[in-house]
Amino acid sequence: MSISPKQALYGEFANVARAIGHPHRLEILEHLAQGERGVDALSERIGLAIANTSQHLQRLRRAGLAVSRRDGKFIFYRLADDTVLTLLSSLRRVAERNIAEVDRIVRGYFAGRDNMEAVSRGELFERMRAGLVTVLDVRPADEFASGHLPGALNIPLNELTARLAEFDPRQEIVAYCRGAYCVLSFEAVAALRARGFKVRRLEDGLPEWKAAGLPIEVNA
Amino acid sequence: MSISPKQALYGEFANVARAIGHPHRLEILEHLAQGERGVDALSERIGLAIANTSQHLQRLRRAGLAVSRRDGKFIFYRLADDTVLTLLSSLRRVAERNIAEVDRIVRGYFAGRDNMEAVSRGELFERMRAGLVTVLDVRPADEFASGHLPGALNIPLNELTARLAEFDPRQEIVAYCRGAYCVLSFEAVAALRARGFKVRRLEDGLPEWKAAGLPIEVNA
DNA sequence: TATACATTCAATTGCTATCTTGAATGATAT
DNA sequence: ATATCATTCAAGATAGCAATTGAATGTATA
Repeated sequence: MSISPKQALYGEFANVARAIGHPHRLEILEHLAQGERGVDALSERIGLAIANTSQHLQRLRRAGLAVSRRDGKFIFYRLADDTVLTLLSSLRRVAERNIAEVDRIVRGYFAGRDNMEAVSRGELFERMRAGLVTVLDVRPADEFASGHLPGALNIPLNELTARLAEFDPRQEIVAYCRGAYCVLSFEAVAALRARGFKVRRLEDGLPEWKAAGLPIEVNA
Repeated sequence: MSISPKQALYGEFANVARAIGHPHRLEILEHLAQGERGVDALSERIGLAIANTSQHLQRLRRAGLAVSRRDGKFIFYRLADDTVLTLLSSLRRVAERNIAEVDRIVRGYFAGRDNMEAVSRGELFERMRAGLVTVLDVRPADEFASGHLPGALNIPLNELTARLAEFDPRQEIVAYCRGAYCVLSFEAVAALRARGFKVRRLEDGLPEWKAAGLPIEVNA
């Protein structure tokens, strides 16, 4: 006697849920949301052993969250489609609204979040068109090269204090990086604020911008 | 040395994901999406031991997906808020689009799905207002009583063949139950089709109808 | 106060996931 | 062909999860 269709379906759904139910895999997904990535690049950036990274990636693939492509010796992974991004943002929203611990972490580590009011995508887009803001991308150069907001200035976080001269001090800066909880943009805002710049954070990151159908610039 | 805020946050997110990463908990959530339910009622309807059900419910509560309320001897659980429903539907959509197995199950068990083209909420609402359809709720009577589509006729699946006389044979029937994969409505459609009725399924169930802001009737 | 009842807790058992290590595959380059 | 490199596979140790059982909690009723 076989299991019911409902049980079989819920088994599959649960499988997908467990695939996103691991901190490392969530971090991998955040990187994949930026664009295609190789196993080696992911493992290095996240700080996992290569075999371990490979296993996580395969699990994501089996769960239908990622797909892979071979190019010579390298294997590149990317998100299966945009529904994955939607799923991740739903997950984030549920956790933000219903888990006190999340709020505590955000308030504790990203001190004074009230002062860090984020800019929405729509508002930023308008202000960009009007030439009112400097858009700052604080991700590493290679991630910037594979896609970024039009006209954005790329200064990776570790070079920030050495390159302050590149900013027009009269213009507001909007910083962004990989996503809503990418630490880089929080730290960039704090560092620039401390030096007197008027700066805010984009509410989320490049993947959401892209998913919203807003324009992207590659390799400029 | 403490863990990074990003790791802490992803740990919390992963926790929420694992909470929906179990078939029984998904089924519990489907029931909770209908409205508030007691532990005993849930355990009986799903077919789990009471202690086991209680533990699953507590896990859902710790993950911020459900909240509980005491009323005398009884403890009632319900979904924490509407974002939980959104999360579940994102999960479903990802699985539907990216996992071949899901498609196989749906096609295999709910044979001839092509003939079972579903009606959207919007279309059904229009046809209801115009008086063109009989809306059939095939859930058990108690679930019907705690909320259902306006003017719906409640015939639980096991009584269906005995109560065919209640249908106007000239009017189209639209059947619904708990959600997109609630087996009851699939079987109702099949049974009624076999008897010559013109009948379709609502694309999803009561929770989605409610979440879309469409009107609900209680205890009519 | 004593009893009944709904739910939760605690402890046990078996299972599944994770990470590590070292070997195996599959492709390119010498 | 052989060597080299990126990735995957396989096996083993550890830890966390899930279901079961029986006891404990807390509330209502007699």
